[in-house]
Amino acid sequence: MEYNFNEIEQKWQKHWNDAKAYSVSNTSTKPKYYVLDMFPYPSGAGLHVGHPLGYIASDIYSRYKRLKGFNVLHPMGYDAFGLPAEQYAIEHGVHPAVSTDQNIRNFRNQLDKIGFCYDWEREVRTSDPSYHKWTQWIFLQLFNSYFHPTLKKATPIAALVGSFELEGSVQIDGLRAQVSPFTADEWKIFGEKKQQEILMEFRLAFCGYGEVNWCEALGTVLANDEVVNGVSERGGFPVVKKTLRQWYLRITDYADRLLNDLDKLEWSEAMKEMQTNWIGKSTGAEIDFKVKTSTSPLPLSEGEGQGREAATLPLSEGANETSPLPLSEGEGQGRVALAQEKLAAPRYFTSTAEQWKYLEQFAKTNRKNQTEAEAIIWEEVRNRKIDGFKFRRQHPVAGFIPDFTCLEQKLIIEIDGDYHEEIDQKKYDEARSAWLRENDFSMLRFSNDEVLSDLKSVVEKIKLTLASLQGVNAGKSPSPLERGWGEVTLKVYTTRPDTIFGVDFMVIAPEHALVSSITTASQQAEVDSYITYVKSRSERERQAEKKITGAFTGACAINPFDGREIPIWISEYVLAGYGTGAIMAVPCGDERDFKFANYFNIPITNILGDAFNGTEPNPTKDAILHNSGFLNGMVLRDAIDVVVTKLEEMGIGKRKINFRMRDAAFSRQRYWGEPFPIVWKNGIAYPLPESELPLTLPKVDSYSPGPDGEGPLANIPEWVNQYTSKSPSLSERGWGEVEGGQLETNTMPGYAGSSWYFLRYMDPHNSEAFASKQATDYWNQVDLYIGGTEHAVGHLLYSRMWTKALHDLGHLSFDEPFRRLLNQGMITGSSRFVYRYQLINTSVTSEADIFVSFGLDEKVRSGKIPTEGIAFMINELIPNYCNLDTLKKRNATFLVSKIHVDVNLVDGVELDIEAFKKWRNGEYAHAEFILEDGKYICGVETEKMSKSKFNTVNPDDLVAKFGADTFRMYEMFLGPIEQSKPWDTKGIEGVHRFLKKLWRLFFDELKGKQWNEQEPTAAELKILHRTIKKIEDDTERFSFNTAVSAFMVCVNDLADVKCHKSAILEPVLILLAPYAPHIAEELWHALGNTTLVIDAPFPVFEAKHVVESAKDYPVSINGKVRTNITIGLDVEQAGVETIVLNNDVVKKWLEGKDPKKIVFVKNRMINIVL
RNA sequence: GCCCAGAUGGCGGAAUUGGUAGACGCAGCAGACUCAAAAUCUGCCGUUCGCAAGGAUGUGCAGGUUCGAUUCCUGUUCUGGGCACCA
Repeated sequence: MEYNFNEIEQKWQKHWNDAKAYSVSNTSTKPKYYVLDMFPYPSGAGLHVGHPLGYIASDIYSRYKRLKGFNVLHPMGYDAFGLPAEQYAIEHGVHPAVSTDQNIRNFRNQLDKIGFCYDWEREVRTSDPSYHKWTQWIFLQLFNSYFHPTLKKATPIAALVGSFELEGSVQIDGLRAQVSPFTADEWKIFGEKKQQEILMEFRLAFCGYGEVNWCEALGTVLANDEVVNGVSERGGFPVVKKTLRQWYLRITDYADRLLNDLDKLEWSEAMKEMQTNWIGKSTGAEIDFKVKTSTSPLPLSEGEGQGREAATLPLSEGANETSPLPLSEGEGQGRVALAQEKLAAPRYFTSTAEQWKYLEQFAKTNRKNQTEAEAIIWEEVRNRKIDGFKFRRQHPVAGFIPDFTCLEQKLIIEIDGDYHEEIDQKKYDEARSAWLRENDFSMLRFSNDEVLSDLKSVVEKIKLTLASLQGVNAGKSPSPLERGWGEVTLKVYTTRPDTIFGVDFMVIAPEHALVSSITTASQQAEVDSYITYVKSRSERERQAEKKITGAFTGACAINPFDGREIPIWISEYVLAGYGTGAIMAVPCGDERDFKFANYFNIPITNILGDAFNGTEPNPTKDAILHNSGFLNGMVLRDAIDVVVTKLEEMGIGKRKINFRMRDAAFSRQRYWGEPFPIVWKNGIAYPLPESELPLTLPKVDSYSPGPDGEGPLANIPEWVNQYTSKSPSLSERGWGEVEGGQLETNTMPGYAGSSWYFLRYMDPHNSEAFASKQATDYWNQVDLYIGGTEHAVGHLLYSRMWTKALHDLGHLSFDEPFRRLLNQGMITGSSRFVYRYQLINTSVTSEADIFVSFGLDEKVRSGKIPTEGIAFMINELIPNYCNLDTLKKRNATFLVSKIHVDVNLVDGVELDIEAFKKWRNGEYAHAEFILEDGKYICGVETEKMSKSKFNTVNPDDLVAKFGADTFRMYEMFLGPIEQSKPWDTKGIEGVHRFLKKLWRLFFDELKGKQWNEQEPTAAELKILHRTIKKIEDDTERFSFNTAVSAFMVCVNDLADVKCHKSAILEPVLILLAPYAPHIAEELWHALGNTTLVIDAPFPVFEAKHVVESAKDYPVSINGKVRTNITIGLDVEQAGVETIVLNNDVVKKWLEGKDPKKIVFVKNRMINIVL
C-alpha cells in the first residue's frame, strides 16, 4: 500500500465536515482556550504560500490544546469591507458585494484544502448586515459616552449632561480647551444646538473639523497609520492635509490606559515598543512667556514678575521713557502720543496701542457698512436701551473686532453672515472665541436670519443672558489694564524646563494663532513670504527635504527669570498640532535648535559649562548647570522639578503630559463600509434608535464621490432622506427628533468591523446582542492571537480601545482583547531573473529576443567578456545576426534588461526554456538563449512576495503535488515562526520523504500491513518518550520548526531499529495529529481505532524511559575537547578525577604535568586546567 | 537621526539555564539496487595541513569576563523592521 495523500486527505476532510468534528460548544466542563487568527481581507489575488503560515501555526496549537483536554475556540471569518473591492467596482462595474462574495468563496476553497480545524459555523463577515448591525451599535455606544476625567473610563453621556445641569462645567473645567466654562444656569439657556456642540467635544465617537489626511486619488480621508511617508499605504497615492468635517474616535483619552496596560500583555517587546512609540507619551511643562512686540509702548522692565505688575498700574506720564525699546524714528512720535492717550483712558481700552492702530480703521469702516441685521440690533441695544447696559459696536477687543460688546457684563454679541460657515472663517472664529473665553467674555451668536425673522426672541435672549451674567463678573474688572490685557503671552511646551536659562530663541509654528498679532511691521513682509513658502510645500516635500528655514517675527518673549529678551521665530519644523505649537529653543542642548541657531546666526548661551564644546549640542541631563541664575551648580536632571515648581508658584507654568497619538479619523468618503447610524438635522447629529439597526447600504449604480468631499451615498437622495417621514410616524415611536433629517453620508473605515470581530465569534448568531454576556464571560480574552506585525499600531490599538470602552460600559468583563500575541514573520519571495540583451547603435538581422544566462551576464558586467564576445556567441546561435566589424566601428553596446520571470518556470535556478516560451501567451515564443554548461541559469533575489514580481507560489499547486500534510509541515519547517525567511519550494521534498518514511513503518508496498502488537523494548520506549517530551516542549513554545525535526529524528530512529510496534507507533500518531492531521487520522484508524485521533488523550511523558546510567563525557584540556570517556552518572568528582587521569589520551596531553584543577559538571563535561 | 531585532557551512536553520558548534532538511559527492530511470537504501559533506592517525582554525569584526563564550559585557560594521522635525 502506497501513501496516497490525495485520497486520504479528501476522505478525512469530508468525514470531519460531516461529523462536525470541529464544532465548538459554549458550554463545557473542560477549561476553555481561544486561538485566533487575524482574519483576512478577501482580495482577488487569492492566497500565496505566505498567507497560511500563521494559520497553520494556530491550527497546530489549537489541535494540540484540544488533545491536552481544552475546549478550544478556533474560528475564521472575513474582513469584507474595504477599499480594493470598491476600486474594483469602479473599474469593472462589479458590485463590491458580488466581487467580495466571489473572493470569499475562492479563499474558502483554498483554506479548505489545507485541512484547518475551524468551526465554520461561527464564520463572520464584517459586511453582513447581521454583523455590521453590531458595529453600528457599538459606534452608538461610543457616541453616547464620554471619558470620565476622574474615573478614567467611558461613562454614559447622560451623566455628563446631569452634571452640567447641576453644577455647570465645574467638573470638566480646563479639560477641553474648546469649551469655555459655564454655570448650570448658562447651560440651561444655551439651547439645544449649543448644548450638543459642547457634548460633541466629549463623545468618544465625535464629529468635528480637523486637519485630515486627504487622498485625492482614493477620494477619501485616511487614518495616520494608513499614511506612509506622505503617500497612501494602499496604492501609494499622494496625501495632503485638508480641513474637513470628519468623525473621530477619541482614542487620545485612552492613551494612558493603552500605554499602562501593555504591561499586562504577553506580547513581544518589539510590538509593545511600537505601540509605546505611537502613543508617544512625553512628560514636561507648559510655560507662559510674556511677549512684547518691538514697537510696544508697554514698559516691560527687568526682574521677574514685574512686567505683569507694571502693566496693571495706570500708566503715568513718561511711561514711554521707561520703555526699554526705543521706538523707531519718524513714526514714533505720533504713535507714542496715541498710545499715551489711549492708555490714559482706562475703562474701555481693550487693545494694545499697536493693535488699536491696525484695528481702528477696520472698525470705522465696519461701522459705516453695517449689514441689515446688525443695524437692527444696534437700534435695540444702543443708548443703554436694554436694562441700562452700555453696548459698543465694532469695538476692538485685543486683536479682534466683535460686532457688539458690553464691557460691563463682558458680553459679546455676534451676528453671523453666511461666510461664517466657511472652514477658514470657522477656524478664525474658534481662535477668537478661545481668546475671549480665556479672558472671561461670554458670547452670544445669532444668524442674520434669526435677527430678521424673530427679533423679539433675540432681544429676549440678550436680556436673559445679561441677567444671568449679573454678579458673575462682579469684582472682575472689564478694564484691560487691570487685567494686563495689553500683553500677549506665548505658551510653549518643553520636556526640559531645566534648560530655561539656555533659551536663546522661540520658535512657533507658521500656523500658530499668534503669528499675525505679534509680527512687527518691519518683519511683516518677510513673515508673509515665509508663510506663502510653507503653504506651497506639500506634506511630502516637507518630509523629504528637511531644510532649515524660518523667519523672525520681530517680536520678543521675556525670560521670566532673568528678563532676557528672546527673539520669536516661525519655522515649519515646529508642528502646530503638537503641544502648544510653540517651543523654547535651547541650542546648546538640542540638535535642531543648534542647527537653526547656527544657520541664522543666533548667539548661543552655554549653560552646560565644559559639557558643551560649542561645535555640537549636548542633550545630557547629567551635567552641572552654569549661567543659570538660581539653578547654578545644580544637576540638570534635578533642576527640572525645581523649575516647574517655581513656575507654578509664579502662576506662569505647569506640569503637562503630551501624547503624540492623535484622535483616530473614523469616516471615509466611500461606499463599501458601514453607514453611520446618524441623522443630521439643523446641524445636530441625532443617533438612530437601536430598533433601526442595521442601517444597510443602498444599491447603487455609480461609486463616484458626492459633492464637497462627500461619499457616493450623498448622490442617493432616497437613501439620505429616508427619515424625512417614515410610517408609522416617527414621533409615535418616540424619536420624532430625527424626522426631516438627513443621514450621514460618510461610511466607517475598514478598522471598524475588525475592532471587535473576535467578540462576535463567541456568539455569532445572536440577534439580541453583539454577543451574550454568558458567551463573552466564558470565552473571555483571546488566549493566543497570531498575525503579522503590520497591524501593530492600527487594528491592535483600535481593538484595545473598543474592548476597554465596552468593558467600561459594562458589556465585557475584561478590558484587554488579546492576552498573548504571536507575530509570524513574513515569507519573502525568491525572485528569478532573466537577462535580455538588445543591441543598440547597429542593425541586426533577427527580431528574436536574446536572453543571456546569469553567469555570462555577470562576466559581461564585470568586464570579463567584452561586447563583441556576446555578439560572437549570438552569431553562432543566429547566423549573421550582426556584423562584428560594424559593431566595433560604431562602438555599439548592449542594452541589458533584467526581467522578472515566474518562479514556477524555474527549477532551482535553471530555467525551463520550453515553459518560458509558452509563458504570457507566447510573448517570448521566439526567444533565443545563450546558455552556460547547456543550461539557462536565472539570477536570484529575495523580495516581498507579490504577483507583479512573479515570485508568488500558490499553495494549491503544492497541496496537489505533495498533499496538505506535507505542505503544513514544510511551512513550519522553514524556520522560527516569528522570523521572516525566504520561500524555497525545493526543500519540500525532504518533508514529503519523511511522511512516506513514516507510512512505511505501518505499510510495506508489497507485504501491506507491517505493524504488530509486540512488547516494545527499552530502546524503543526511549525513542518514544524523548519524542513526547520534545514535541510537547516545542509546541508549547511555538518552536514548530524544531518539532518537525524531532518527528524526523523519531521516525529515522524507529526505522533504524525496525520498530513496527503499535504500542510505540500509536502515541506517535497522536503527537503528529496537530501537525499532519490527515495521515495521522488515516493511520490511527488503520490501527483499529474508531474515534477521531483529535479526541485521543495526549501521551504522557515518563522520565523513567529516558534516564541514562552513564554518560559519554567530553573531556577537555584547557578548554579544548581531546577525548570522550564514558563514566557512570553516579560517579562523583573524586572518582571522575581518578578515571580521567588514568586515561591514555589525557596522559598524553598532560605531558607529565600536574593539572591545576579539574572542573567536573555532572551530566555535562569535564575540563582539565593545566 | 532615534528605537528595536538580527548576523552560525553552498542554502533554510539547530544548540531551551555559559558546558562536545553545525541537530534536522535541501543542494552536492561517492556507492548499492536497476537494462535504464524513478523510488529506496548506505556513506561522505565548515575551512585548512596531512596518505593516515591526528593537528590547526572556525558562529560579522575588535577587545573583555570565565576553567570554558554562538550564548554574558564594551566598542564597531553590516542587514532587516519600526518611528521620523513630537520640543
